[in-house]
Amino acid sequence: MAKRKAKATKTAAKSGRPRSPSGSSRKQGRAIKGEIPYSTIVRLAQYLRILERLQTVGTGKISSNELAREAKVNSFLVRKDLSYFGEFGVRGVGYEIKSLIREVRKILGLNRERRVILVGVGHLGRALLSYKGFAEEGFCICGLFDSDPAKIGTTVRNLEVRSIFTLEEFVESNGAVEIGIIAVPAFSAQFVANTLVAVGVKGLLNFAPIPLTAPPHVITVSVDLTTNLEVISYYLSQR
Amino acid sequence: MAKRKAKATKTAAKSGRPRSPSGSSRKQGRAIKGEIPYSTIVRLAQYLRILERLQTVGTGKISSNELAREAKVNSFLVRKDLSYFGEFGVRGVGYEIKSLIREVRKILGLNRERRVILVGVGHLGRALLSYKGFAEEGFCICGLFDSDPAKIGTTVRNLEVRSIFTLEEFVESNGAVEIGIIAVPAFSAQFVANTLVAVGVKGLLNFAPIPLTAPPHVITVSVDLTTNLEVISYYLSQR
DNA sequence: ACGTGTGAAAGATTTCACAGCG
DNA sequence: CGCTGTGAAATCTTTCACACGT
Repeated sequence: MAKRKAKATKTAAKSGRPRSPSGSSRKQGRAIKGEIPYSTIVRLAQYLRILERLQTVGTGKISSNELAREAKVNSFLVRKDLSYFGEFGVRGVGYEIKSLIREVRKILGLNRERRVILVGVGHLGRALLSYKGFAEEGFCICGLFDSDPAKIGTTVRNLEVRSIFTLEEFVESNGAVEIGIIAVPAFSAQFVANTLVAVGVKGLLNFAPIPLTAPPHVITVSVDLTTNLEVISYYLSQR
Repeated sequence: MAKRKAKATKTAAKSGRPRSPSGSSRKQGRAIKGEIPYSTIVRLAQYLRILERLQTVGTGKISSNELAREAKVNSFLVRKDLSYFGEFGVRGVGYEIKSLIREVRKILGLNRERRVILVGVGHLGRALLSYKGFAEEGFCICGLFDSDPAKIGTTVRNLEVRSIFTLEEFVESNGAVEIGIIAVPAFSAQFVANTLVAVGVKGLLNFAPIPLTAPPHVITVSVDLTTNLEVISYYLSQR
């Protein structure tokens, strides 16, 4: 078949509530009509991680079988996942790791920096702030917000903690923000989500254990830590 | 139809890798042949959270419609999810919140305490340790482990940090542990998983960004934080 | 020969429609 | 009458088999 960038990418998918799976939770989320499955996108991100790890030691090439073994899925699925977006391999040979990394990064929109703000500078928020993986993939946490007067004005990792009520002026003077991470208690999560949406944030990563309501154009992914343990508990008791 | 406890609970499901979705992760995980869907279990845990929140303010009764609205799913799904396990509602009326909570907790195996150990006392590990939700649902973090000599011997939240190499003797003297939380870097996650499995841990909650290999009787749920952001990035670039 | 790419089959989950019962 | 419980249909995802290209 001739080269073709994406086979079916007309109607952008709306929103997801993945489990996490990797637990996250949850996270569920189904593909919208004739769309690329949500789970394909999750796996693509996992393939990318594996490829980046292998890049430093690898031979330069990888087959769908090898990638599948690393990702603990089967090789048909690896090929199917990739084939939604184009033909990246060479028959009889496999995929060139470096170029596959480039392609997957492009698919996932990682070829540019994304400005992120973090709301909720508690234990979890601080842990997320110090998490290396975000910066490595181009996610730049550029603002910290909280509602606790004792925290506002303090500096954490070179970033000033601001009042959530100053969010609008922050965006006006510092430029648009694409993603908001919500690491606040359940009772204030929806308020924070509304505030973020109001200033133009288009993606929410929610760690509060409550399902959020957001307009359909805002992507919402929730990670529910307790839910994941409860799921384990269920399977433990099934024996 | 006559009362019947569980419709299909013969072959216990094996393992899942949910996204979290609730990010986590990821995390996918499909039901095994004729089994109860993994996603049903995740939603059950979410329903439980909602019910517990509503219990304090509610009228005592809830319909599948109301619960569905809170959980952002549709009411058919709520009823189907519950019907896998029994008939808990009253036709024409709805579900009694208190008794539904009791039933769901029983289904999820939350009617007893589960001993949990945490490996990796970095930022994320500490955040998990201080996370309220775990204890509330009966998950008791009873041991901390790390490999950093600077941390071993220190005390965090009344728990001594121990060397991962003393895990076996910890289990021997303190009793069995059912669940292990892995909050270590990717390069040591598989080693930690192996160590945990070797001392009899039956459930793993993995925060390292790498798919783990574990025997089929060990439930593994992964929460991959970066993956969740990358998924958001994908949907952001689809417009 | 070998491994990718993909249409078609199989399998799983969700939605629907309605019977059933308080 | 209203809302649950559920078989059947619709939809979505994964698996498979094999044609194709190098």
